[in-house]
Amino acid sequence: MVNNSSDKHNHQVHIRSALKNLAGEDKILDLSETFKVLSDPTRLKIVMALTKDELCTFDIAKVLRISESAVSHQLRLLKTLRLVKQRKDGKMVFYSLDDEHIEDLIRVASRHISED
Amino acid sequence: MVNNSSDKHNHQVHIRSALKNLAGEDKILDLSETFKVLSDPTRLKIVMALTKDELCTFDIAKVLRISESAVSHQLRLLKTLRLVKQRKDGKMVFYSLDDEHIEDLIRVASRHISED
DNA sequence: CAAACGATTGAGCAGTTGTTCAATCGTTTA
DNA sequence: TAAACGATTGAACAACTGCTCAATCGTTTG
Repeated sequence: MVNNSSDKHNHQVHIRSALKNLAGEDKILDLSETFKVLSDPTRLKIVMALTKDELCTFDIAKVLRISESAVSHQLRLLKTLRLVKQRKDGKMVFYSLDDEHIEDLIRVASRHISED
Repeated sequence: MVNNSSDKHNHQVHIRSALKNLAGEDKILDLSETFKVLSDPTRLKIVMALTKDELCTFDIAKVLRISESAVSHQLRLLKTLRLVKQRKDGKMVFYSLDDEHIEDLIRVASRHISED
């Protein structure tokens, strides 16, 4: 006889219930992608360096003390995901934040790690 | 003669200014680590599945439709980073969220992606 | 125009990540 | 006590990531 008495754990009940808290696959992927952009220290530094003012690729590289090439690669990704936008002026390209929500995320996460 | 006239871009000024917006290396690493935990779809699903109630490893595996082994591996990481805590009952181990800040992060990120 | 400067690109490489698979452990139950 | 069940572990593997390096592009300036 199958054991389905109420004082024992019934897998099916909990599985069905938990499924409701799970967002759709697409939303999950969008969410995780958002977190992933900020999960790399270099990209996080770039974003934080841009919080007050725009900067050109050259200056970002100097601030982070890494190569312009590395910066450029990451900026391309940040641009693709619409975290930053660019403005060209002569031979320089200035980058600035494209989304104020990102600063919110950093603020919430900061609160999180400081209260651990 | 060095060109430092004010209408031209002066790298040094911007570099020094931007450096102030950059948090310390340790804080940057803590922040990015926080984002990294949530950057994997599987881990994000586990966390979301646990928002309402605790679940055992077996049930999480069924909900996510992946192996118990894969779930167990990720749970170990989530436990190490103090996102979940565990409670043992017989042969089962129940996991639940250990930190309400994480739900805040997911909420903020959700708002972000829906307003894109 | 040539050199300097700032930015970008693609290939390649090393390090990391998430999964599977098989073995094992602890607890319960027939 | 043996079988079933749920959970964990470590090795191995494939996929992915972020960087370096070298080449190149566009713009400015001597």
